[in-house]
Amino acid sequence: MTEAPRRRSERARVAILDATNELLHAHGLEQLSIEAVAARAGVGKQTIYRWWPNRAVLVADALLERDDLGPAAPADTGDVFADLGRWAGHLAASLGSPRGAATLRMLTAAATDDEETSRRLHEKFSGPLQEQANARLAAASDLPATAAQRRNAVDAIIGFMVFRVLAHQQLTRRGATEMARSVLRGLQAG
Amino acid sequence: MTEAPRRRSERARVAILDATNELLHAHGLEQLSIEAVAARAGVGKQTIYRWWPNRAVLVADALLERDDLGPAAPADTGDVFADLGRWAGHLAASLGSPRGAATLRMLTAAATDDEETSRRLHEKFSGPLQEQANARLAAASDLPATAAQRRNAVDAIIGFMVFRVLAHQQLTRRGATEMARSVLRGLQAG
Amino acid sequence: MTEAPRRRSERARVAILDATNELLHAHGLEQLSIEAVAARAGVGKQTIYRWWPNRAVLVADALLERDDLGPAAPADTGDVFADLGRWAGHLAASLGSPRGAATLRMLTAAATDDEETSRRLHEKFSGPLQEQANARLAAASDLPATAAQRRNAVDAIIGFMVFRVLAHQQLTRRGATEMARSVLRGLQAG
Amino acid sequence: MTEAPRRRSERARVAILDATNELLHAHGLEQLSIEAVAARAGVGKQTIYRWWPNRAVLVADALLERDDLGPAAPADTGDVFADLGRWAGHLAASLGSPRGAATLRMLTAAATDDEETSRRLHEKFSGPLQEQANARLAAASDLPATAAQRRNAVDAIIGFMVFRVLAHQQLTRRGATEMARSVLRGLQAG
DNA sequence: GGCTAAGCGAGACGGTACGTCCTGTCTTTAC
DNA sequence: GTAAAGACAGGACGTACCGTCTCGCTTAGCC
Repeated sequence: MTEAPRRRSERARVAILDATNELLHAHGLEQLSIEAVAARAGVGKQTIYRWWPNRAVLVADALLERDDLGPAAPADTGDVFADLGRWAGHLAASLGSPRGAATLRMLTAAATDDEETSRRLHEKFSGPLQEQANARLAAASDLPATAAQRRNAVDAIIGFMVFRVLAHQQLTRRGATEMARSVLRGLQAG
Repeated sequence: MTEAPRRRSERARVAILDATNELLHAHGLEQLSIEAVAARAGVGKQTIYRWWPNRAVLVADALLERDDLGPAAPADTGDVFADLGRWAGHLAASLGSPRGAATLRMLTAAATDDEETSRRLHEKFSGPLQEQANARLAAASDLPATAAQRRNAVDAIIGFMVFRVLAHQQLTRRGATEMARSVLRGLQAG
Repeated sequence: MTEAPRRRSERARVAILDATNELLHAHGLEQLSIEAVAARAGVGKQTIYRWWPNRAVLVADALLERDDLGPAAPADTGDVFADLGRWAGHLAASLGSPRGAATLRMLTAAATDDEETSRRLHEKFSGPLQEQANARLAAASDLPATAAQRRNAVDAIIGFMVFRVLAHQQLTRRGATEMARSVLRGLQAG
Repeated sequence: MTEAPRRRSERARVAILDATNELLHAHGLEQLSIEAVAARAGVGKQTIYRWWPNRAVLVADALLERDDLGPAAPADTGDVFADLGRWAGHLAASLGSPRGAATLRMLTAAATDDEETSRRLHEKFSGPLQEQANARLAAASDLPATAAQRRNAVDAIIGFMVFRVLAHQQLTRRGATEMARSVLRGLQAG
């Protein structure tokens, strides 16, 4: 089968994403111009526009390329409180770091004006988080909650951290762990 | 209270904020230009620059001017579960409406790149919400939690809603009410 | 005989020159892009760049390919006034037609910035005209002018027509004929 | 109702025309970019686009601003041969100089693609030349030619020089003078 | 009759310039 | 005496082409 020969340059792709990441963390989202990315990447502007439809998508691609934002899936030691508590702690450590917080804020802003970016952000970041936590929760036989209740609990845990970061408020590993356990206790008590 | 500028034209001020709100909801944050605001408000650009330092602050001012985003403070009927459940439901109704969601998203984006706007957003929006819920919680003698635990619970409730809105996911009055009650149960069980 | 390029595609060569001519007369010299020529000719850009060094040369080639710009050499009936008058009339008819005028203007513009094109234009267009007229003039025993005087007369006749065309002014067969005869009378009277 | 205040900056206007002239004579018409003009003039691009609709008009404006291309009107000493011969000599000296020739070639090219520029070029350059010569000719009682014949003669004289310049051929003051006298003799002999 | 290298179509690449839009400042005019 | 109108220097936008560079495919021309 003759696939249409697209021959995209991998060198250019990587240089563009790297340059975007660097400029983003150096000067912020608002200051990021396509021209500056092209110049730093040693690439023509058209090469960027050929493969990314707009700034928001490029930003999301660049930030999500480095997939260190989310933690690994929670373990299943049999103790769902411990497992999700630890998982929340890891997530808080990641999102609470200066770089993680900056990344989250920029992703949020980039998603505001572009539906496609929003979808992508959810698919690559918040979606997996929800699924990870949800799966662990569903596997806990001692927490007989409905699917809707589990989703609520997961979103409260994640939302707590996202809100703290967006509001420039303190987010510690310990705080997140305690928060998660407390929410699970609420689920158990329901 | 700072002294009001002596000769500032109230007519111009209102026209500018109105025009900003209209354009914001018509075309989105990214498309908003000072020139368009000036044109629609029938005002010189300089008049905008004279009173607002940048676009983000103007946007925050315009969106927060209409203070229907947050609900009234929770009542104190003696039943903290009912009171905060109802309060969360009101908040969800506000944030979950198309206009409320759009406002929240634009405020979040505007706050990303501007420290001053971020501060202002917290002072006028998230701060009061936190204080309202916290105060009601502190008054509940049957929920003997620490201050940190109360703050966590409040932020989980608010964060849940903010996250749902930013992720373009469903946020219902009923879901928020249930969520709030569940979090409080967790607090109680702690 | 110069060595012909061994495997040059005649099909492509003709398609390119045809496409160039069509685009030139449809949209003008300024609008002509190599990419458009390649697209219309159904040819890769490289095929154009392989055989023509730049746009000006391609334009000259395409316009001069159709060698209907200049008339046949003047006859020699013994009456130099009649012969060159008729010749000038033919030339005026050719240059004065909408297509001929457009061609002359575009050739002139193309030659402005490129020395090679200018040389080529003279070699293929103005040079032969000068030679034709000069030869007929030199053969006229009743016009005993110097070579320099003959060249001046010829250039006045040709220049008259070129100037009229470039200045978007009327150029008729009859006017050109009369003009030529008048110039020759001046030569005779000298 | 407020009258539209236009307040064009003379400083910018002059800087732009100067920069255009310098770049034109330094690098040629084809190489002239609006960006380079703006940069050299210390002006924003928009300031150029605000007042000139396209490159051709700007070029014509800049080149014609310096009105040293054409000579003064021919004197009337009573001897039309001497007067127009001298006038043609002056014109040849002007057009035959390297700078004059370059100017004429660039003006011609600029006028090719833009009707407005062509009109303007005629109005400021070739038109006045035609009128000057025509007026002197009409005043010569010993040359009883028709208006059409006079126009033909004038255009032959001017066309001769324009053609020589565009064809990169020699144009001397003496040659032009002789040519003009010869054409006038033809008129006289008609 | 098969091999092989040039020419070919296609189109991505690093770039330059386009013409437009907007920024934030400054000046002029009118109420 | 403030504010509208809007020109200004500047910078980024997203587009159009430039001329160069592969990529496979086709085809001519010599073994």
